[in-house]
Amino acid sequence: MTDQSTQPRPTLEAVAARAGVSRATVSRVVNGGEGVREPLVERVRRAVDELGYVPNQAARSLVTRRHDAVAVVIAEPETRVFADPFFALQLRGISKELTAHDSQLVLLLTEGRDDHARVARYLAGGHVDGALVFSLHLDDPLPSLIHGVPTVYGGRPGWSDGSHGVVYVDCDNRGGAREAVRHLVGLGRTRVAHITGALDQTSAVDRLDGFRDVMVDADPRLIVESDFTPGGGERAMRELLDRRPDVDAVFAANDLMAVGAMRALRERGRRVPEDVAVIGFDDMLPFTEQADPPLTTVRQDIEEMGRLMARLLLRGLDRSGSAVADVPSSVVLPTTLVRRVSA
Amino acid sequence: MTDQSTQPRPTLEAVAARAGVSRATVSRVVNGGEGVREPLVERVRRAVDELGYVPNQAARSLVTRRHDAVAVVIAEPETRVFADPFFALQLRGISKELTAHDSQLVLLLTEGRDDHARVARYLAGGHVDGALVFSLHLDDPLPSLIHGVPTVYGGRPGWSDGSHGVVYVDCDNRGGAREAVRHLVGLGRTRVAHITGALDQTSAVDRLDGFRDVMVDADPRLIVESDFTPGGGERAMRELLDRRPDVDAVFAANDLMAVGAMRALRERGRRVPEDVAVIGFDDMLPFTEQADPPLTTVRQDIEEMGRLMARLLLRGLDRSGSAVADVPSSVVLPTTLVRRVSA
DNA sequence: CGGCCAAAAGGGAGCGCTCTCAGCAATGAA
DNA sequence: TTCATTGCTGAGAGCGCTCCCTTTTGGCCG
Repeated sequence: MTDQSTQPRPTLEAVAARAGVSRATVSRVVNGGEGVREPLVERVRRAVDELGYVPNQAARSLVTRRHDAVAVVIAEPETRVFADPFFALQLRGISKELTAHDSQLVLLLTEGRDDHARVARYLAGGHVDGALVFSLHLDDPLPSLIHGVPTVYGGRPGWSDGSHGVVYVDCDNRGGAREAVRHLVGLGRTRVAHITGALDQTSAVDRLDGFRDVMVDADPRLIVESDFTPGGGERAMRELLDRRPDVDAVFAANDLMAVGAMRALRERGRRVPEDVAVIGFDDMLPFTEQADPPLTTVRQDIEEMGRLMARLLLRGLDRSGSAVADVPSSVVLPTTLVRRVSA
Repeated sequence: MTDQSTQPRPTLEAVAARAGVSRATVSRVVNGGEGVREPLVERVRRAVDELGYVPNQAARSLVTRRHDAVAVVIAEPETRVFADPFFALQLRGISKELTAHDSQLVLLLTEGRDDHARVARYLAGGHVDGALVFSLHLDDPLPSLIHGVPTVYGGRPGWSDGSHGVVYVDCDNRGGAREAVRHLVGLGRTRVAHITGALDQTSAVDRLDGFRDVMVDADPRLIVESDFTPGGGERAMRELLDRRPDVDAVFAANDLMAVGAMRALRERGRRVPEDVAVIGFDDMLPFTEQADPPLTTVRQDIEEMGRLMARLLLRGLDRSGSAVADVPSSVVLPTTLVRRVSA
């Protein structure tokens, strides 16, 4: 275990002694140096460097009641998180933003229901300044367990009835879906199908709604419920081909399913996009670009969503801001259609 | 921002008052209840529940100098982390193990060199009990910056000269590679090529060594250096086909490259496995299973590696254990060949 | 050159907890 | 009955820091 050496780390006191000033002055310098005269600032800085002083966060938190830490809760039953770079990208955005604000990222992964209580207890314990919560399913009990902690959700929670003080960041799932389907229609396709995501998530529901907005009286057989996985997309496509062999376009609720659908199409001897146009959602690079054929899809800026979530949370946390300005509200990011080969 | 309500949380003091005992007794009960008589334990427990008491971790850390938190450092230049479920799986294993030990996971993602100093400072700051560090490249400056924090590395660090007190968890890259290549040879293939990973990582070097162990005097043109990405694998395969059109088998240093290679092969009209057998490494589900054709590969249990890293670190941290037994040492996990269709 | 005032520096309390040690009751031995 | 012993429980001292409040300093005006 590389290095256990624990020579006692220097305290504020030690720095103060070395610089020949009081603890309070060192504290002021360490926290920005406001209202301390230049020569002293200089002396203190030198002492800090020489001693390699690093503030003890525990002691600081004890009195300030801030932690400079934010919890990221990923409540996802099993697999998806790991087949899907989605969260990794969000994490990256979050991490960048938190780093810029000197906050730490405490990652809470849950496995099954029991874990929810654990997470709730942790959040309630006031160990973090706020929470970013992901991937709630409609019936997820977690939100009701979260109290007393400022929270921003990733994706519109199912129970968010309009506003009600819930803050979330989402992309324009419905609008993006509409654009995708309109694109297919614009291509001259008339038998446009939809492979839905798991309908216990609002993103899947919203994308389905977007599909219906355009295909107002679509044959119900052209809509197949699936689950956001490649395998699910493949199965759904087969079923679609059985139900309506004349299908000439498919909008899949995410890229993974679109890729699965293309596999099923190839298997059945249909060409993409000549026989059946396929369009996905997310623009999950590099999979979309390297799919065969490269996938036309609806892009959402996932990393930006993560960054925004963190920014919103931190803004809400920032007590110094003017009272009115810093009540954050939800944000819905735009999507863009990325045309490649598949549609 | 869902819920800002901050009624002051109850302290030990409050619980003590309610239970009619001293602070010390409550503390004892909260920390396991050793040496406290049953009726008192009961009374304290009730008071804790009634008040919804949760210990203040900051106050506790201040005196115990433990944090019940471990940093996970992922130092990866840009893309790979996000195209590759590798880290997600490791994180999951780590998370499980830490949760079981009531430790928190503080995630530190670095972006470029400047970040290293930040991470080093954070670790040196003694905010966590230990660190799990990933994905070091041979020339990575991070290890030299880490001092005073027990650390376990994910994957053998390049500079770990035998032992030297460095603890890491890795899989048997060399042995796995040997097995893969032997399998190809056993299939009767004689022009076996290798697409390497990024050779600034020990995993890539070890896999190359394993290849050479078996193909002792391979034509150097049958070895192409690449970078672990699908695009890299594709380019490498094309080059291989140009250099040695008679190549009849390829061992790619990971699955992503194997998939890229298969794409290049298809593009050039070679059938897999009939004309060219392909084998990967990692067994990155579901990509390997759903590749076309399903990919034969060398499996390593990534989640288990994560779990093991955490376990090793925690064991080293555990002061209560007997002095001798708990000096952890590195672990190399076995790999297994998974036969599917591509070889 | 003294006095006044604002700004800068210091003193000290206390955040909530753990842990050592003292106190004290109950028990058994002398 | 008395005294040592054991085993709980309580009192109190800090852990390292921030922040309020007091004291000191230094600039400037009269």
